[in-house]
Amino acid sequence: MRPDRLALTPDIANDLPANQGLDIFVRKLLSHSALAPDDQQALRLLPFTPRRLDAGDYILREGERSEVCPLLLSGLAYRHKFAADGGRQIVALKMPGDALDLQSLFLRVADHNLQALTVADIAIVPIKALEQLVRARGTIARALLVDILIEASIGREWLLNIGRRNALSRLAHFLCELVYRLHVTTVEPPERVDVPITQEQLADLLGLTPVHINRTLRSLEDAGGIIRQGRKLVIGDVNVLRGIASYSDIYLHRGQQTG
Amino acid sequence: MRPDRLALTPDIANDLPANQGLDIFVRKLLSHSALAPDDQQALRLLPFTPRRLDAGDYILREGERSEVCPLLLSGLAYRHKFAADGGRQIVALKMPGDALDLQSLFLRVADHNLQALTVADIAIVPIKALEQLVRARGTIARALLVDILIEASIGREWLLNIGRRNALSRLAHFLCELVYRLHVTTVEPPERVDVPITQEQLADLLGLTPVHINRTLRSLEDAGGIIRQGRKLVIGDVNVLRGIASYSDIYLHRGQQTG
DNA sequence: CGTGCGGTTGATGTAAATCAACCCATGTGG
DNA sequence: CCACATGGGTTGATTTACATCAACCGCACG
Repeated sequence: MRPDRLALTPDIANDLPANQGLDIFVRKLLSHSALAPDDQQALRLLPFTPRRLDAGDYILREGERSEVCPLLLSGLAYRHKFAADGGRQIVALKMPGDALDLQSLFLRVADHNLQALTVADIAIVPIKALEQLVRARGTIARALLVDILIEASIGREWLLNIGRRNALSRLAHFLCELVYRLHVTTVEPPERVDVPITQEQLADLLGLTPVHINRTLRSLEDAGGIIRQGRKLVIGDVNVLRGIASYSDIYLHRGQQTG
Repeated sequence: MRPDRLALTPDIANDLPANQGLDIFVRKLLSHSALAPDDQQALRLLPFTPRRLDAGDYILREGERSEVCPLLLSGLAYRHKFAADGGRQIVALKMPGDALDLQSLFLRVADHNLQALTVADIAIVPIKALEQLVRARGTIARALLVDILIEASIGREWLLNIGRRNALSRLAHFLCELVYRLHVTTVEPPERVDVPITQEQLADLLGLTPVHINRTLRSLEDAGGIIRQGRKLVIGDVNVLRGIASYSDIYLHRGQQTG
């Protein structure tokens, strides 16, 4: 029995990545925005409630209204929508350090579902505290806006990916994005990133069917882009993937600063 | 020979919709945000340079950096990206009243191309003036942010549309969205909206081929959803389209106000 | 009066979906 | 500790939606 709705009741005694607290969130923002040390510190000092989610736990449901602002500290989460025939499309994948729901601050109801993909740790930040910080510090407001804009840019790239690339390069493109985005907050070697995503989820992510994902994964493995052992899926050679997808990461807007 | 880059040089003597000036922009914002009369007035008094664009004129190119903020007063414009194999995907369609490029204020380079789809009138607002207004009036800042968030929401719906719906309902869904979005700023009867988009553009919009669009249009016509006379394409019966697409417009976030 | 763009049509090809088993690892309860 | 249920994953046969190729048409326009 787990909460259908996030509340601010604290989970006492979580020896989670809550140790490093919101540091990963700050690192994520730094990947695209410059923040003065005191801005960083202010962010790190935000009050929050840590919470551990199981894979599949809902964080927010379409049509609902959210009262809190969850940040993803570890694990993966995703946004998805359903078509009338039951078909599902994953419309965004969130990684450690990502803010999960900045939009509910400004829109009345959610237009999509938000769900944990793996076991995940989130930090639930009270809206008040965040609003206060944003009002007080323009640089932080700007960094959060840039975050929103970059998520939109990623969405556009996904449209191109799903609308115009075949299964093989589509999959390769997604895996490249995964590596590049994870690289921001993770110190892992660029290779040996493992992909804790089922084939069905990959299908819903890329607008394909699980069976076709299965066969396409085999092709990618034959090409040397990935390695599979049992159910584990690991990035083999990013360069191979980059080649297949003609991948370029400009749409991730790393190290911005309009200035 | 037309400008490859927008500048602030005024086009004198344009008896454009520049008469009503930025009113349509205000109306668009009012469709999702409440604005006090003085906020509205402040927006209407923004300085701007009107400019008429021909169909196909570029407003911004991928990789470029924009110095101005264009608003669409009449006509249609769209964002698009190219895949490595030359395939093109239209990732957003902008309608009268829409701000065309709020993101360049905060991101260094454009991640997509922005082009006029039809003859179009735009108002080029100096960034300074807009920034000043945003700083002075929180409600306006909020309204613009909501605008950005809604565009992102539309993008997610497009992902669902392209990823999970077949050609017929995909096309119907798009046409529904067109009608609903135009209804905001246009007083036209909900029916008899005409769609000044070529079949090739529809194909790039929906991730299909022109020939398949052609055949799918015929099906839609047979179903009574649209009417075609020569090259004209007109909405016939929105309810038919709604049925085919199982259309719901919640993702457009009309009449928000978190409150 | 040609020229070209957008649209239309038919024949054919193919990437991906669908259907239907079956496999295997893991976990669970008797 | 075995029996069984379950959730991925794998595989092959078949179908289908959409792409591709290649004409041709007709209006608009310079």
